[in-house]
Amino acid sequence: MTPRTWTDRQCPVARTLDLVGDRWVLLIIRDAFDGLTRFSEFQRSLGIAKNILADRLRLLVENGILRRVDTGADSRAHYRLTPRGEDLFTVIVGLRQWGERNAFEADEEHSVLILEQTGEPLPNIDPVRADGGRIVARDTHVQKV
Amino acid sequence: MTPRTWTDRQCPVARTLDLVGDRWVLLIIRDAFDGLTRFSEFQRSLGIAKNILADRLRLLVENGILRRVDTGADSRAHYRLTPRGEDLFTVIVGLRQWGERNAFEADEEHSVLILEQTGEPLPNIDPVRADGGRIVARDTHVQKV
DNA sequence: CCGTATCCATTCCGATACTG
DNA sequence: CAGTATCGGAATGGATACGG
Repeated sequence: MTPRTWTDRQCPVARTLDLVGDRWVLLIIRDAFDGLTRFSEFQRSLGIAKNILADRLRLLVENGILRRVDTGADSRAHYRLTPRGEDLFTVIVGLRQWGERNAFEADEEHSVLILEQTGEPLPNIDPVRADGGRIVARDTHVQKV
Repeated sequence: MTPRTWTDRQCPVARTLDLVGDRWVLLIIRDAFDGLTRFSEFQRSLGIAKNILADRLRLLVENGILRRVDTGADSRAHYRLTPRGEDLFTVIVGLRQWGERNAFEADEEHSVLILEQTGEPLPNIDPVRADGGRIVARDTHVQKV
C-alpha cells in the first residue's frame, strides 16, 4: 500500500513519496491530468485490478489530491484533481520530460504535450541548476517554512 | 523489484516510472544529489537492507543513472550520478517543493535547498501551466522525437 | 567495508465472485 | 457502472550469515 511512515520525517522528498510514491498513484494522476475522471476510465487506461484502483482512489481522496464529485442520481462519481493535486503538475511533467529525453531511442515515437493556445510543445522545465549552481546538502540547512 | 515492463510503452511518464518509479530508487537519487557516494553512506542514510540497496544500485548503474567509480586498491567504490542521472534534478526538486508546499503543517520545520552562490533558497519550479495554459490529452498528439 | 546468498514473513496484486 | 470481499500466488523486503 502507498502510505507508510518513514523515519525521515524532515525530508520533503520522503514526505511526498509517502503520499504519491507509488506507480499506480502516479499513473492515476497522469491520467487525471489527461482529463480522465471515471472509475472505468482509469481502469481501462491502466489495466489495473478494480480493488487496487478503488484503494488508490480512496487514498488519493483521503490525502486531498483527488476529490470525489457525486453526480446526483447517477451512482457514477467523478474524480477530479484538487488544487493540491494540480500542484503535482510539475512532478508529472518532470517525469514525462525526463522520459522523453532519456527513455526513448532516437527513432522511437512518443506522445508530447501541446499547449492549447499556441499549439507549441511544452518547453522543458529547467531549474536553476542548469547554470552550474550547486545545491548544499539538505541536512545542513533546516529552516522554518 | 523496480523494473517491470508496462503495457503503456508509448507514454514517457510510464517509461520513466519503469526506471525510477520506486521509493528506494528515488531516495537513493535524492541522496546522490546531496553528495553521498558510498554504499555505507546510502545505507546509513536510508536504513535500507544491504541486499536491497545492492540491488537498487545495480539497477541504477545498469540503467545509466549512476556510474560505479572504482578507486584503485580500495574495494570501496563510489556511486556518482551520470548526466542522465543529473537530469533527474527537476524531478527530485519537483517532489521536494511539492512536499514543502503540501506535506507540512505551517509550524513544522523542514529542510530547504540553498543555492551556493547566492545563499538564497531555490525558487519554485513553475511550468507554463501557471498562466492557465491547458494541456491537450497525450494520446491525441503523438510525434516523432 | 562491500557486497552476495539464503531464508522467512509480509505485503501486494490480480482474478473472481458478489452487491447496490 | 462502481465498487466490496475474499483468496492464492507472486514478489518484496528485512535479517542473517557468509565471502572478497
